[in-house]
Amino acid sequence: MPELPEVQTVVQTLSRHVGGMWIARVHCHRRDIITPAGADLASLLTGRRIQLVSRRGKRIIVRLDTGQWFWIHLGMTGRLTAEPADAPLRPHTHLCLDLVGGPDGTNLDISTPISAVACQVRFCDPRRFGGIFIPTPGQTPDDGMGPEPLEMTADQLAQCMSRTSRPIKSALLDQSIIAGLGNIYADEALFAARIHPLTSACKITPEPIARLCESIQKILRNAITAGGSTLRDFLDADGHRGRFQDLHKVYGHAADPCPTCTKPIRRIVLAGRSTHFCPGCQIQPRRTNARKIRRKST
DNA sequence: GTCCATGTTCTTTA
DNA sequence: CTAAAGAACATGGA
Repeated sequence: MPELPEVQTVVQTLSRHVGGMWIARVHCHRRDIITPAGADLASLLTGRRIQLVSRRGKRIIVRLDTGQWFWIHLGMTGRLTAEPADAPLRPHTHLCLDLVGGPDGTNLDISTPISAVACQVRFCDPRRFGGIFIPTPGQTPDDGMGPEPLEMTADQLAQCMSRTSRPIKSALLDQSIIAGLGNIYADEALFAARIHPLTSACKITPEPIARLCESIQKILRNAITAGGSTLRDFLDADGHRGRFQDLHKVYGHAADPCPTCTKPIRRIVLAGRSTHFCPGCQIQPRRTNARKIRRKST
């Protein structure tokens, strides 16, 4: 569900509700969504003020007034919403935070009346691939993360890609190489840049790399403007669906005519994921596998 | 019943 | 060592 544009949309919509608010109470309905297992999230959060909600790759970073921070990952079906505390709970809601406003930290214990609760932040995730992550000492939000696609230069992208011979699609999905792309936007960006998904990442020349850099950034920006893509589950913090799914050119369009050349869009499986491309616009790289077939001695 | 799903991580295989 | 393929996680929709 969530790639960079969806996560960014959640961060933007959530920030309006929670920036500067105090966490009065923590309701955790499932302990196993928290990593490391057994961490005491309630005592970490209760009575603390939310200073900033931001994004790194697909992670939602929350900073508290104490300097402590943690992150939320939405996995495939995770939702982070801001709702009235008396709104009905969706099934699979695993965590709720009661937030109170105001310039001071009054009423920050269990005696806070429900009427003082400005809103509840809720984490709902049916498949539970997402979760709440508390960093280990010394860990930073950048650990294990490649560059931010919206801030990288074409040279940086070339550098990232020069270090692996894997298919470009596979490299784009690797968060330690570049942070934020997922299956939808990797396919859309490769189509826009006219690069075949099986092309070896280190064999792409500077010109197509520059095209890819521009395509990635243009698509991500447009998707953020459209509030992300809602295929099934995604909602922003206000419960609104995204609109970018209507602008997908190849993702989910197997067998449809290519919007550019009318050849049917193909779907293959690469790195275990559905991969969509136009065989007319995205030319297949020359086969690099050995011609000789080696026979094992028997 | 089958297949598929916006993600990540671990294991197996080559 | 590299990396590709497969499985696992858990739930629901078509």
